[in-house]
Amino acid sequence: MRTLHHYDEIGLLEPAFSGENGYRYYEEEELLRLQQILIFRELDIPLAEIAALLDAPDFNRLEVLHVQRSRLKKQARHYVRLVRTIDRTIARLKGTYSMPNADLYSGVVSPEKQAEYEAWLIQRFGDSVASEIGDGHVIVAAPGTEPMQRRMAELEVIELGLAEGLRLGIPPQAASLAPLLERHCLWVETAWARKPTPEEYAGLAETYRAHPDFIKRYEGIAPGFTAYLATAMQNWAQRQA
Amino acid sequence: MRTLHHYDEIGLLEPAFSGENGYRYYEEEELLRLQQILIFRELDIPLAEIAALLDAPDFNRLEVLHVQRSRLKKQARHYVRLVRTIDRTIARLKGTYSMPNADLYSGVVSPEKQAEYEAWLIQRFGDSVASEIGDGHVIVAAPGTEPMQRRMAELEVIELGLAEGLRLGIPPQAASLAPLLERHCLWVETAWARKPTPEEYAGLAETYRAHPDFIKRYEGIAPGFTAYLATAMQNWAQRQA
DNA sequence: CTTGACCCTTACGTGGCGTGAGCCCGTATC
DNA sequence: GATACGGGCTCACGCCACGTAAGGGTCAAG
Repeated sequence: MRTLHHYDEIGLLEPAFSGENGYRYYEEEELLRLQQILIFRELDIPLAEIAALLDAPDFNRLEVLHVQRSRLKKQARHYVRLVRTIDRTIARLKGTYSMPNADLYSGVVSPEKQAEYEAWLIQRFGDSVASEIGDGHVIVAAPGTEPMQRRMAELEVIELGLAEGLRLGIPPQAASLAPLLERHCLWVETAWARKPTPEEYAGLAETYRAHPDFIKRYEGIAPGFTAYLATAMQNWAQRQA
Repeated sequence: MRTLHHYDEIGLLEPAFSGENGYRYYEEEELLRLQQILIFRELDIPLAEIAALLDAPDFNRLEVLHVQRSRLKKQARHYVRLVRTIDRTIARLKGTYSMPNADLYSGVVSPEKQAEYEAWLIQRFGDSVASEIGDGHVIVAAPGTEPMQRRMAELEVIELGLAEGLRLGIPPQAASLAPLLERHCLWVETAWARKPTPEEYAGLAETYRAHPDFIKRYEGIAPGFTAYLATAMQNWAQRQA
Protein backbone atom coordinates (compact mmCIF):
# COMPACT_ATOMS: atom_id res chain seq x y z
CA MET A 1 0.00 0.00 0.00
CA ARG A 2 2.38 2.63 1.23
CA THR A 3 4.70 1.45 -1.49
CA LEU A 4 2.16 2.26 -4.17
CA HIS A 5 1.58 5.66 -2.64
CA HIS A 6 5.28 6.21 -2.60
CA TYR A 7 5.69 5.19 -6.22
CA ASP A 8 2.85 7.53 -7.10
CA GLU A 9 4.51 10.36 -5.17
CA ILE A 10 7.82 9.99 -6.92
CA GLY A 11 6.13 9.41 -10.26
CA LEU A 12 7.53 5.95 -10.74
CA LEU A 13 4.15 4.32 -11.11
CA GLU A 14 1.00 6.36 -11.48
CA PRO A 15 -2.45 4.81 -11.30
CA ALA A 16 -4.41 4.35 -14.48
CA PHE A 17 -7.01 6.73 -13.13
CA SER A 18 -8.43 7.94 -9.88
CA GLY A 19 -12.01 7.33 -8.87
CA GLU A 20 -14.30 10.08 -7.58
CA ASN A 21 -13.71 8.71 -4.11
CA GLY A 22 -10.01 9.39 -4.51
CA TYR A 23 -9.09 5.72 -4.80
CA ARG A 24 -6.18 4.81 -7.03
CA TYR A 25 -7.12 2.38 -9.74
CA TYR A 26 -4.49 0.31 -11.50
CA GLU A 27 -4.97 -1.66 -14.66
CA GLU A 28 -3.15 -4.27 -16.69
CA GLU A 29 -0.44 -1.95 -17.92
CA GLU A 30 0.32 -0.57 -14.48
CA LEU A 31 0.40 -4.03 -12.99
CA LEU A 32 2.93 -5.12 -15.56
CA ARG A 33 5.02 -2.08 -14.84
CA LEU A 34 4.75 -2.79 -11.15
CA GLN A 35 5.89 -6.34 -11.74
CA GLN A 36 8.97 -5.05 -13.51
CA ILE A 37 9.65 -2.54 -10.78
CA LEU A 38 9.45 -5.23 -8.14
CA ILE A 39 11.82 -7.42 -10.09
CA PHE A 40 14.38 -4.71 -10.52
CA ARG A 41 13.92 -3.74 -6.91
CA GLU A 42 14.72 -7.35 -6.02
CA LEU A 43 17.99 -6.76 -7.79
CA ASP A 44 18.71 -3.84 -5.46
CA ILE A 45 18.51 -1.28 -8.21
CA PRO A 46 17.59 2.14 -6.79
CA LEU A 47 14.14 3.35 -7.72
CA ALA A 48 15.45 6.34 -9.64
CA GLU A 49 17.43 4.01 -11.86
CA ILE A 50 14.46 1.73 -12.28
CA ALA A 51 12.44 4.68 -13.49
CA ALA A 52 15.09 5.58 -16.05
CA LEU A 53 15.41 1.93 -16.95
CA LEU A 54 11.75 1.37 -17.66
CA ASP A 55 11.52 4.46 -19.85
CA ALA A 56 14.62 3.56 -21.83
CA PRO A 57 15.26 1.34 -24.82
CA ASP A 58 16.51 -2.17 -24.36
CA PHE A 59 20.21 -1.69 -24.96
CA ASN A 60 20.28 0.71 -22.06
CA ARG A 61 18.82 -1.97 -19.90
CA LEU A 62 21.64 -4.26 -20.78
CA GLU A 63 24.12 -1.65 -19.72
CA VAL A 64 22.37 -1.01 -16.43
CA LEU A 65 22.09 -4.71 -15.81
CA HIS A 66 25.79 -5.14 -16.35
CA VAL A 67 26.59 -2.34 -13.97
CA GLN A 68 24.21 -3.80 -11.46
CA ARG A 69 25.69 -7.22 -11.92
CA SER A 70 29.12 -6.03 -10.97
CA ARG A 71 27.67 -4.16 -8.02
CA LEU A 72 25.89 -7.28 -6.85
CA LYS A 73 28.95 -9.40 -7.34
CA LYS A 74 30.92 -6.97 -5.26
CA GLN A 75 28.27 -7.15 -2.57
CA ALA A 76 28.29 -10.93 -2.70
CA ARG A 77 32.05 -11.05 -2.30
CA HIS A 78 31.83 -8.44 0.42
CA TYR A 79 29.40 -10.47 2.47
CA VAL A 80 31.31 -13.68 1.96
CA ARG A 81 34.36 -11.86 3.27
CA LEU A 82 32.40 -10.52 6.20
CA VAL A 83 31.26 -14.01 7.11
CA ARG A 84 34.85 -15.19 7.06
CA THR A 85 35.88 -12.23 9.16
CA ILE A 86 33.18 -12.89 11.70
CA ASP A 87 34.18 -16.54 11.78
CA ARG A 88 37.68 -15.50 12.63
CA THR A 89 36.32 -13.12 15.21
CA ILE A 90 34.25 -15.83 16.81
CA ALA A 91 37.10 -18.29 16.63
CA ARG A 92 39.35 -15.77 18.25
CA LEU A 93 36.85 -14.90 20.94
CA LYS A 94 36.32 -18.56 21.67
CA GLY A 95 39.89 -19.50 21.00
CA THR A 96 40.88 -16.96 23.58
CA TYR A 97 38.94 -18.84 26.15
CA SER A 98 40.77 -22.04 25.35
CA MET A 99 44.06 -20.48 24.42
CA PRO A 100 46.69 -22.81 25.81
CA ASN A 101 49.30 -20.28 26.70
CA ALA A 102 50.80 -19.37 30.01
CA ASP A 103 50.80 -15.70 29.16
CA LEU A 104 47.06 -15.76 28.79
CA TYR A 105 46.47 -17.95 31.77
CA SER A 106 47.69 -15.10 33.88
CA GLY A 107 44.08 -13.99 33.65
CA VAL A 108 44.63 -10.61 32.14
CA VAL A 109 46.61 -9.79 29.09
CA SER A 110 49.13 -7.08 29.71
CA PRO A 111 48.65 -3.83 27.81
CA GLU A 112 51.92 -4.35 25.99
CA LYS A 113 50.77 -7.80 24.86
CA GLN A 114 47.54 -6.23 23.78
CA ALA A 115 49.27 -3.55 21.74
CA GLU A 116 51.43 -6.24 20.21
CA TYR A 117 48.39 -8.24 19.21
CA GLU A 118 46.83 -5.24 17.65
CA ALA A 119 49.87 -4.43 15.62
CA TRP A 120 49.93 -8.04 14.57
CA LEU A 121 46.28 -8.03 13.65
CA ILE A 122 46.64 -4.88 11.60
CA GLN A 123 49.59 -6.31 9.79
CA ARG A 124 47.85 -9.62 9.37
CA PHE A 125 44.37 -8.65 8.32
CA GLY A 126 44.79 -5.08 7.08
CA ASP A 127 43.71 -2.07 9.05
CA SER A 128 40.22 -2.08 7.64
CA VAL A 129 39.33 -5.01 9.84
CA ALA A 130 42.12 -4.49 12.25
CA SER A 131 41.73 -5.61 15.80
CA GLU A 132 38.80 -7.90 16.17
CA ILE A 133 38.75 -7.99 19.91
CA GLY A 134 41.19 -5.55 21.33
CA ASP A 135 39.21 -5.27 24.52
CA GLY A 136 42.36 -5.83 26.47
CA HIS A 137 40.97 -7.84 29.32
CA VAL A 138 40.36 -11.46 28.72
CA ILE A 139 39.27 -13.56 31.60
CA VAL A 140 39.81 -17.29 31.40
CA ALA A 141 39.60 -20.20 33.74
CA ALA A 142 42.05 -20.08 36.55
CA PRO A 143 45.19 -22.08 35.86
CA GLY A 144 46.68 -24.52 38.26
CA THR A 145 43.34 -25.90 39.37
CA GLU A 146 43.09 -29.63 39.28
CA PRO A 147 40.50 -30.02 36.48
CA MET A 148 42.42 -27.56 34.37
CA GLN A 149 45.59 -29.55 34.87
CA ARG A 150 43.82 -32.68 33.74
CA ARG A 151 42.49 -30.89 30.68
CA MET A 152 45.89 -29.56 29.78
CA ALA A 153 47.36 -33.02 30.17
CA GLU A 154 44.72 -34.42 27.83
CA LEU A 155 45.50 -31.70 25.32
CA GLU A 156 49.17 -32.50 25.52
CA VAL A 157 48.55 -36.17 24.91
CA ILE A 158 46.55 -35.34 21.78
CA GLU A 159 49.09 -32.88 20.50
CA LEU A 160 52.04 -35.17 21.12
CA GLY A 161 50.18 -37.94 19.34
CA LEU A 162 49.70 -35.75 16.31
CA ALA A 163 53.29 -34.56 16.47
CA GLU A 164 54.29 -38.22 16.31
CA GLY A 165 52.37 -38.37 13.04
CA LEU A 166 54.41 -35.48 11.74
CA ARG A 167 57.63 -37.21 12.83
CA LEU A 168 56.65 -40.43 11.09
CA GLY A 169 55.85 -38.57 7.89
CA ILE A 170 52.14 -39.35 7.97
CA PRO A 171 50.44 -36.77 5.76
CA PRO A 172 48.15 -34.38 7.66
CA GLN A 173 45.14 -35.44 5.60
CA ALA A 174 45.62 -39.11 6.52
CA ALA A 175 42.55 -40.84 7.86
CA SER A 176 44.65 -42.50 10.54
CA LEU A 177 44.80 -39.18 12.39
CA ALA A 178 41.03 -39.06 12.70
CA PRO A 179 40.78 -40.56 16.22
CA LEU A 180 43.17 -37.96 17.60
CA LEU A 181 41.44 -35.13 15.78
CA GLU A 182 38.13 -36.32 17.11
CA ARG A 183 39.54 -36.20 20.62
CA HIS A 184 40.88 -32.75 19.90
CA CYS A 185 37.53 -31.55 18.65
CA LEU A 186 35.94 -32.94 21.79
CA TRP A 187 38.51 -31.08 23.83
CA VAL A 188 37.60 -27.87 22.05
CA GLU A 189 33.94 -28.61 22.59
CA THR A 190 34.53 -28.76 26.32
CA ALA A 191 36.55 -25.57 26.21
CA TRP A 192 33.85 -23.73 24.32
CA ALA A 193 31.01 -25.35 26.20
CA ARG A 194 29.58 -25.94 22.74
CA LYS A 195 30.24 -28.29 19.86
CA PRO A 196 32.09 -26.39 17.15
CA THR A 197 30.71 -26.63 13.65
CA PRO A 198 33.18 -27.95 11.10
CA GLU A 199 33.50 -24.43 9.79
CA GLU A 200 34.28 -23.09 13.23
CA TYR A 201 36.76 -25.85 13.86
CA ALA A 202 38.50 -25.00 10.61
CA GLY A 203 38.41 -21.35 11.64
CA LEU A 204 40.15 -22.28 14.86
CA ALA A 205 42.85 -23.95 12.79
CA GLU A 206 43.22 -20.69 10.94
CA THR A 207 43.69 -18.93 14.23
CA TYR A 208 46.32 -21.46 15.25
CA ARG A 209 48.15 -20.78 12.02
CA ALA A 210 48.14 -17.05 12.51
CA HIS A 211 48.33 -16.38 16.21
CA PRO A 212 51.81 -15.93 17.67
CA ASP A 213 50.92 -17.55 20.99
CA PHE A 214 49.64 -20.70 19.35
CA ILE A 215 52.55 -20.72 16.95
CA LYS A 216 54.94 -20.46 19.84
CA ARG A 217 53.30 -23.37 21.56
CA TYR A 218 53.13 -25.64 18.54
CA GLU A 219 56.52 -24.84 17.10
CA GLY A 220 57.82 -25.59 20.54
CA ILE A 221 56.44 -29.10 20.24
CA ALA A 222 57.98 -29.65 16.83
CA PRO A 223 59.09 -27.42 13.97
CA GLY A 224 56.37 -27.31 11.32
CA PHE A 225 53.79 -28.70 13.71
CA THR A 226 51.60 -25.57 13.55
CA ALA A 227 50.98 -25.99 9.84
CA TYR A 228 50.68 -29.76 10.20
CA LEU A 229 48.09 -29.50 12.96
CA ALA A 230 46.12 -26.76 11.23
CA THR A 231 46.05 -28.64 7.94
CA ALA A 232 45.03 -31.83 9.65
CA MET A 233 42.24 -30.03 11.49
CA GLN A 234 40.96 -28.38 8.35
CA ASN A 235 41.01 -31.60 6.37
CA TRP A 236 39.23 -33.42 9.14
CA ALA A 237 36.68 -30.62 9.43
CA GLN A 238 36.03 -30.80 5.72
CA ARG A 239 35.37 -34.51 5.95
CA GLN A 240 32.86 -33.87 8.75
CA ALA A 241 30.92 -31.27 6.75
CA MET B 1 34.21 13.99 11.61
CA ARG B 2 30.48 13.97 11.22
CA THR B 3 30.63 10.38 12.30
CA LEU B 4 32.22 11.33 15.61
CA HIS B 5 29.64 14.05 16.13
CA HIS B 6 26.96 11.53 15.39
CA TYR B 7 28.35 9.00 17.82
CA ASP B 8 28.54 11.72 20.44
CA GLU B 9 24.92 12.70 19.76
CA ILE B 10 23.62 9.19 20.15
CA GLY B 11 25.90 8.55 23.09
CA LEU B 12 27.76 5.72 21.45
CA LEU B 13 31.16 7.34 21.86
CA GLU B 14 31.63 10.41 23.97
CA PRO B 15 34.88 12.38 23.98
CA ALA B 16 37.21 12.07 26.94
CA PHE B 17 36.64 15.74 27.66
CA SER B 18 35.78 18.94 25.89
CA GLY B 19 38.12 21.90 25.76
CA GLU B 20 37.09 25.45 26.57
CA ASN B 21 36.94 26.10 22.86
CA GLY B 22 34.30 23.41 22.55
CA TYR B 23 36.60 20.98 20.79
CA ARG B 24 36.07 17.30 21.41
CA TYR B 25 39.14 15.58 22.74
CA TYR B 26 39.54 11.83 22.50
CA GLU B 27 42.11 9.75 24.30
CA GLU B 28 43.44 6.23 24.24
CA GLU B 29 40.34 4.64 25.67
CA GLU B 30 38.00 6.37 23.28
CA LEU B 31 40.19 5.52 20.35
CA LEU B 32 40.09 1.86 21.30
CA ARG B 33 36.34 2.00 21.62
CA LEU B 34 36.12 3.74 18.27
CA GLN B 35 38.25 1.02 16.75
CA GLN B 36 35.83 -1.58 18.02
CA ILE B 37 32.86 0.37 16.78
CA LEU B 38 34.37 0.64 13.35
CA ILE B 39 35.05 -3.07 13.29
CA PHE B 40 31.54 -4.02 14.28
CA ARG B 41 30.21 -1.45 11.85
CA GLU B 42 32.20 -3.21 9.14
CA LEU B 43 30.21 -6.29 10.03
CA ASP B 44 27.00 -4.38 9.32
CA ILE B 45 25.87 -4.42 12.91
CA PRO B 46 23.53 -1.50 13.63
CA LEU B 47 24.95 1.15 15.93
CA ALA B 48 22.36 0.53 18.62
CA GLU B 49 23.44 -3.08 18.81
CA ILE B 50 27.08 -2.10 18.85
CA ALA B 51 26.39 0.12 21.83
CA ALA B 52 24.73 -2.73 23.69
CA LEU B 53 27.51 -5.03 22.59
CA LEU B 54 30.32 -2.87 23.87
CA ASP B 55 28.68 -2.42 27.25
CA ALA B 56 27.98 -6.12 27.65
CA PRO B 57 30.08 -9.03 28.89
CA ASP B 58 31.86 -11.28 26.46
CA PHE B 59 29.41 -14.15 26.25
CA ASN B 60 26.82 -11.75 24.97
CA ARG B 61 29.18 -10.75 22.26
CA LEU B 62 29.44 -14.30 21.15
CA GLU B 63 25.70 -14.52 20.89
CA VAL B 64 25.42 -11.31 18.93
CA LEU B 65 28.23 -12.40 16.67
CA HIS B 66 26.45 -15.65 15.96
CA VAL B 67 23.25 -13.86 15.14
CA GLN B 68 25.13 -11.47 12.95
CA ARG B 69 26.94 -14.31 11.29
CA SER B 70 23.73 -15.92 10.19
CA ARG B 71 22.46 -12.57 9.00
CA LEU B 72 25.59 -12.02 6.97
CA LYS B 73 25.47 -15.51 5.56
CA LYS B 74 21.92 -14.93 4.48
CA GLN B 75 22.99 -11.72 2.84
CA ALA B 76 25.86 -13.45 1.11
CA ARG B 77 23.60 -16.16 -0.23
CA HIS B 78 21.07 -13.54 -1.21
CA TYR B 79 23.55 -11.61 -3.30
CA VAL B 80 24.92 -14.71 -4.92
CA ARG B 81 21.38 -15.59 -5.88
CA LEU B 82 20.81 -12.11 -7.20
CA VAL B 83 23.88 -12.36 -9.39
CA ARG B 84 22.58 -15.61 -10.82
CA THR B 85 19.19 -14.04 -11.40
CA ILE B 86 20.69 -11.07 -13.16
CA ASP B 87 22.81 -13.40 -15.25
CA ARG B 88 19.69 -15.15 -16.39
CA THR B 89 18.08 -11.81 -17.05
CA ILE B 90 21.00 -10.66 -19.14
CA ALA B 91 21.20 -13.94 -20.94
CA ARG B 92 17.53 -13.74 -21.72
CA LEU B 93 17.72 -10.14 -22.86
CA LYS B 94 20.66 -10.95 -25.07
CA GLY B 95 19.34 -14.32 -26.02
CA THR B 96 16.23 -12.62 -27.22
CA TYR B 97 18.23 -10.59 -29.65
CA SER B 98 19.83 -13.67 -31.13
CA MET B 99 16.92 -15.99 -30.65
CA PRO B 100 16.93 -18.18 -33.71
CA ASN B 101 13.23 -18.58 -34.09
CA ALA B 102 10.93 -17.51 -36.85
CA ASP B 103 8.31 -16.40 -34.37
CA LEU B 104 10.67 -13.85 -32.93
CA TYR B 105 12.04 -12.76 -36.27
CA SER B 106 8.66 -11.38 -37.01
CA GLY B 107 10.01 -8.33 -35.23
CA VAL B 108 7.41 -8.03 -32.53
CA VAL B 109 6.25 -10.71 -30.18
CA SER B 110 2.51 -11.10 -30.20
CA PRO B 111 0.65 -10.41 -26.96
CA GLU B 112 -0.42 -14.03 -26.74
CA LYS B 113 3.17 -15.20 -27.07
CA GLN B 114 4.10 -12.68 -24.45
CA ALA B 115 1.49 -13.96 -22.03
CA GLU B 116 2.68 -17.47 -22.73
CA TYR B 117 6.24 -16.50 -21.91
CA GLU B 118 5.19 -14.88 -18.72
CA ALA B 119 3.24 -17.89 -17.58
CA TRP B 120 6.25 -19.97 -18.42
CA LEU B 121 8.58 -17.68 -16.56
CA ILE B 122 6.40 -17.71 -13.49
CA GLN B 123 6.21 -21.46 -13.57
CA ARG B 124 9.91 -21.72 -14.26
CA PHE B 125 11.42 -19.22 -11.89
CA GLY B 126 8.72 -18.73 -9.30
CA ASP B 127 6.56 -15.64 -9.12
CA SER B 128 8.97 -13.76 -6.91
CA VAL B 129 11.25 -13.19 -9.84
CA ALA B 130 8.64 -13.81 -12.42
CA SER B 131 8.88 -12.09 -15.73
CA GLU B 132 12.30 -10.69 -16.21
CA ILE B 133 11.54 -8.84 -19.40
CA GLY B 134 7.90 -8.90 -20.10
CA ASP B 135 8.12 -5.69 -22.04
CA GLY B 136 6.23 -7.30 -24.81
CA HIS B 137 7.85 -5.69 -27.76
CA VAL B 138 11.20 -7.01 -28.74
CA ILE B 139 12.79 -5.63 -31.82
CA VAL B 140 15.43 -7.69 -33.51
CA ALA B 141 17.26 -7.61 -36.79
CA ALA B 142 15.01 -7.99 -39.78
CA PRO B 143 14.88 -11.54 -41.05
CA GLY B 144 15.37 -12.46 -44.67
CA THR B 145 18.08 -9.90 -45.20
CA GLU B 146 21.16 -11.25 -46.83
CA PRO B 147 23.64 -10.89 -43.90
CA MET B 148 21.11 -12.43 -41.59
CA GLN B 149 20.71 -15.37 -43.93
CA ARG B 150 24.44 -15.87 -43.95
CA ARG B 151 24.54 -15.76 -40.18
CA MET B 152 21.75 -18.26 -39.86
CA ALA B 153 23.49 -20.55 -42.29
CA GLU B 154 26.67 -20.35 -40.25
CA LEU B 155 24.72 -21.16 -37.12
CA GLU B 156 23.14 -24.12 -38.81
CA VAL B 157 26.52 -25.46 -39.87
CA ILE B 158 27.76 -25.25 -36.30
CA GLU B 159 24.67 -26.84 -34.85
CA LEU B 160 24.61 -29.65 -37.37
CA GLY B 161 28.26 -30.30 -36.69
CA LEU B 162 27.55 -30.63 -32.99
CA ALA B 163 24.51 -32.77 -33.69
CA GLU B 164 26.80 -35.07 -35.62
CA GLY B 165 28.81 -35.39 -32.41
CA LEU B 166 25.67 -36.46 -30.61
CA ARG B 167 24.89 -39.00 -33.35
CA LEU B 168 28.38 -40.47 -33.17
CA GLY B 169 28.15 -40.78 -29.40
CA ILE B 170 30.90 -38.28 -28.68
CA PRO B 171 30.39 -37.12 -25.08
CA PRO B 172 29.41 -33.44 -24.78
CA GLN B 173 32.47 -32.69 -22.67
CA ALA B 174 34.83 -34.06 -25.32
CA ALA B 175 37.65 -31.74 -26.29
CA SER B 176 37.10 -32.59 -29.93
CA LEU B 177 33.99 -30.42 -29.92
CA ALA B 178 36.00 -27.36 -28.94
CA PRO B 179 36.49 -25.94 -32.46
CA LEU B 180 32.75 -25.97 -33.09
CA LEU B 181 31.98 -24.47 -29.70
CA GLU B 182 34.52 -21.78 -30.35
CA ARG B 183 32.75 -20.94 -33.58
CA HIS B 184 29.47 -20.95 -31.76
CA CYS B 185 30.78 -18.59 -29.13
CA LEU B 186 32.06 -16.31 -31.86
CA TRP B 187 28.62 -16.42 -33.46
CA VAL B 188 27.07 -15.38 -30.16
CA GLU B 189 29.66 -12.65 -29.82
CA THR B 190 28.54 -11.20 -33.14
CA ALA B 191 24.90 -11.49 -32.14
CA TRP B 192 25.51 -9.71 -28.86
CA ALA B 193 27.99 -7.24 -30.30
CA ARG B 194 30.12 -8.22 -27.32
CA LYS B 195 32.23 -11.16 -26.28
CA PRO B 196 30.31 -13.21 -23.72
CA THR B 197 32.13 -14.09 -20.54
CA PRO B 198 32.33 -17.83 -19.83
CA GLU B 199 29.68 -17.30 -17.18
CA GLU B 200 27.38 -15.56 -19.59
CA TYR B 201 27.93 -18.21 -22.21
CA ALA B 202 27.01 -20.87 -19.67
CA GLY B 203 23.99 -18.77 -18.75
CA LEU B 204 22.93 -18.78 -22.37
CA ALA B 205 23.14 -22.56 -22.31
CA GLU B 206 20.81 -22.46 -19.31
CA THR B 207 18.41 -20.38 -21.34
CA TYR B 208 18.60 -22.88 -24.20
CA ARG B 209 17.77 -25.66 -21.80
CA ALA B 210 14.75 -23.86 -20.39
CA HIS B 211 13.24 -21.82 -23.18
CA PRO B 212 10.53 -23.50 -25.24
CA ASP B 213 11.52 -21.75 -28.46
CA PHE B 214 15.09 -22.92 -28.23
CA ILE B 215 13.99 -26.37 -27.19
CA LYS B 216 11.72 -26.55 -30.20
CA ARG B 217 14.55 -25.59 -32.49
CA TYR B 218 17.11 -27.97 -31.04
CA GLU B 219 14.87 -30.96 -30.54
CA GLY B 220 13.88 -30.42 -34.15
CA ILE B 221 17.51 -30.95 -35.14
CA ALA B 222 17.84 -34.13 -33.10
CA PRO B 223 16.13 -35.56 -30.02
CA GLY B 224 18.24 -34.84 -26.94
CA PHE B 225 20.27 -32.24 -28.77
CA THR B 226 19.14 -29.41 -26.43
CA ALA B 227 20.72 -31.05 -23.41
CA TYR B 228 23.74 -32.16 -25.44
CA LEU B 229 24.39 -28.67 -26.76
CA ALA B 230 23.80 -26.99 -23.41
CA THR B 231 26.08 -29.42 -21.60
CA ALA B 232 28.76 -29.03 -24.23
CA MET B 233 28.54 -25.25 -23.97
CA GLN B 234 28.76 -25.27 -20.22
CA ASN B 235 31.70 -27.65 -20.14
CA TRP B 236 33.50 -25.62 -22.72
CA ALA B 237 32.75 -22.40 -20.85
CA GLN B 238 34.13 -23.91 -17.67
CA ARG B 239 37.34 -24.81 -19.45
CA GLN B 240 37.67 -21.22 -20.67
CA ALA B 241 37.25 -19.75 -17.18
C1' DC C 1 47.62 40.62 10.33
C1' DT C 2 46.25 37.61 7.14
C1' DT C 3 45.77 33.13 5.38
C1' DG C 4 44.23 28.69 5.31
C1' DA C 5 43.17 24.60 7.74
C1' DC C 6 40.59 22.91 11.07
C1' DC C 7 36.88 22.90 14.64
C1' DC C 8 32.08 24.16 16.36
C1' DT C 9 26.63 24.15 16.19
C1' DT C 10 22.40 24.02 13.70
C1' DA C 11 19.68 22.04 10.59
C1' DC C 12 18.02 20.05 6.51
C1' DG C 13 18.62 16.04 2.91
C1' DT C 14 19.16 11.14 1.66
C1' DG C 15 16.15 6.30 0.36
C1' DG C 16 12.39 3.58 0.71
C1' DC C 17 9.27 3.22 2.78
C1' DG C 18 6.77 2.17 8.17
C1' DT C 19 3.61 3.85 11.15
C1' DG C 20 0.23 6.56 13.14
C1' DA C 21 -3.63 10.16 13.30
C1' DG C 22 -7.85 11.48 11.76
C1' DC C 23 -11.12 10.98 8.24
C1' DC C 24 -13.94 8.96 4.37
C1' DC C 25 -15.98 4.87 1.80
C1' DG C 26 -18.12 0.47 0.74
C1' DT C 27 -20.15 -3.75 2.11
C1' DA C 28 -22.44 -6.93 5.24
C1' DT C 29 -25.15 -7.63 9.15
C1' DC C 30 -28.61 -6.70 12.62
C1' DG D 1 -31.50 2.68 9.12
C1' DA D 2 -27.84 1.96 12.31
C1' DT D 3 -23.69 -0.23 13.03
C1' DA D 4 -19.61 -2.66 12.73
C1' DC D 5 -15.58 -3.73 10.17
C1' DG D 6 -12.29 -3.58 6.90
C1' DG D 7 -10.56 -1.12 3.52
C1' DG D 8 -9.03 3.39 1.31
C1' DC D 9 -7.45 8.53 1.60
C1' DT D 10 -4.03 12.54 3.00
C1' DC D 11 -0.73 14.53 5.99
C1' DA D 12 3.17 14.11 8.32
C1' DC D 13 6.72 12.47 11.21
C1' DG D 14 10.14 8.44 12.11
C1' DC D 15 13.88 5.46 10.77
C1' DC D 16 19.31 4.89 10.14
C1' DA D 17 23.88 6.58 9.61
C1' DC D 18 25.42 9.86 8.43
C1' DG D 19 26.42 13.95 4.04
C1' DT D 20 26.41 18.52 3.21
C1' DA D 21 25.98 23.06 3.47
C1' DA D 22 25.55 27.74 6.29
C1' DG D 23 27.59 30.70 9.33
C1' DG D 24 30.91 31.28 12.63
C1' DG D 25 35.03 30.54 16.07
C1' DT D 26 40.05 28.73 16.79
C1' DC D 27 44.83 27.59 15.83
C1' DA D 28 49.50 27.61 14.02
C1' DA D 29 52.37 29.46 10.29
C1' DG D 30 54.09 33.03 7.25
